[in-house]
Amino acid sequence: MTTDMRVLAVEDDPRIAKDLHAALSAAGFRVEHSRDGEEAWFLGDTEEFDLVVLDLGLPALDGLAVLKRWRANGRTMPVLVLTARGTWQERVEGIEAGADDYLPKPFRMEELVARARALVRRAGGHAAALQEAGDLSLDTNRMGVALRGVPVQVTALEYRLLAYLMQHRDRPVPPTELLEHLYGDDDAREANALEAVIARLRRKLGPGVIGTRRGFGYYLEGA
Amino acid sequence: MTTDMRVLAVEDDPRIAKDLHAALSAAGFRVEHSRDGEEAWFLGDTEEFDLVVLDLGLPALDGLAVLKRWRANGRTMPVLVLTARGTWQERVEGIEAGADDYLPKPFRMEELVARARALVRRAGGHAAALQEAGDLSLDTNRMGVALRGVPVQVTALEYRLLAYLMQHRDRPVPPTELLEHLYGDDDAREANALEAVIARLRRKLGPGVIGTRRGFGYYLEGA
DNA sequence: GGCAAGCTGACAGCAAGCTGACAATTCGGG
DNA sequence: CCCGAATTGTCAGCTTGCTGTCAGCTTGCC
Repeated sequence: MTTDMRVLAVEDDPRIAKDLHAALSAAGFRVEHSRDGEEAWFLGDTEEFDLVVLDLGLPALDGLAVLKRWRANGRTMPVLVLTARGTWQERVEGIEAGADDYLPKPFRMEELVARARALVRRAGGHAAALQEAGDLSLDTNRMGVALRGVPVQVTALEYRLLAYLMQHRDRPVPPTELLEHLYGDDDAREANALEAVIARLRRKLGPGVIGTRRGFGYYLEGA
Repeated sequence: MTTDMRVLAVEDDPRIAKDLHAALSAAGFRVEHSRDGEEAWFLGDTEEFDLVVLDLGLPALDGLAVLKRWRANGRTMPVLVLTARGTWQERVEGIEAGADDYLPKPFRMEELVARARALVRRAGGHAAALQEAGDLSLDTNRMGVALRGVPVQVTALEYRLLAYLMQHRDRPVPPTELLEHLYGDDDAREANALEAVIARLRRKLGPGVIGTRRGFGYYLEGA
């Protein structure tokens, strides 16, 4: 069974947390989220993560303390520390507590993702960023698609469609939204173009992968 | 720290250079110093270092350009980038150019040393000089290319292209990305220039070495 | 039954990519 | 500093295969 890249995002500000989740899952990570230090410590200590994104200002238990306790227990997963406090002492402290990288707020999500990827690449060897739903798996690094482990060849457009559905696998995606994502909304296309792509994909993937909910949109089955 | 770690410090401001030297050698590093980009590039390309501390604002050849040229040539030593320019684009750019860590000026020497140590610890040993993918092998030290052990003569540009593909052999590399790394994006080239280089390389290497995934990019086969 | 949403196979247009030739540029040697 | 050779960018024409459109069909829903 193939493994996802699991990342633990520890962040109490709901707005930032939401952005984190969006950016990281778009990058192919499976995101677990925790909003307080105690819970975060427990999760990080008992489960396996490929990366932790850790905010320092936390309720219940300070981020630095969490990190130190992990390291004291021999946990070695890469940790990317976020902090609003920008003093150099803090940074040194963070690094000496065992942080692998450091990002001062405010930051751009693009930068966070770039660093997260770099950390994971350095740490875990070249593990693939796999996203799964039912029998289908997407390798967002290789841009590859597989069905029950068997590679399936798809075109660039088809891939983008699958990736988008995967990213929003918790809900049916309306055709209008897909059209806008695949083509710019400036570029006017017959609505049928999308259906054609779906049809071709279904021919390649067989039944039971892409589902339709009439009036709502498309979704990946088994997610 | 009794180990004999060689670090290359690239910095043109004499005052900072002096501080760097003091702090790093106090921390147990053997420090080589270079004050201009050309020289730095040459040193980093021909000698073995365990770490490079690289300032971005340099005379003769910009720091980012130096870094890109190293990476394009397959040099993989850890690089810690220093910069006065603090915009997030710059940081992303730096990381994508292959930097392993980033430190905005002004900074404290304590912090630099902490990060330097962390980088070296993470990197562990020296990077391999020979990289392989399928029948193809690159000798990153003498910039040589061989196919099934038989040397093949390639030009500098062709070599940089191969080295880049080799460095990212786990995914198809889109033409836009290759163009940007081979030439600066400032220098506008016809998109066709890349295809010409690919064609010439394929003529030299034969089929089954450089593959194309239409809409995704180029890749090295058998990797 | 009727309507709207969605499906499908066929097909033509088109864009991505390839190639060979040639011109511009670079580079090393005298 | 100049010349010849190697390298590299540009162009035109070509191949390939992706993808939008169309016409006609099925399915679900009122």
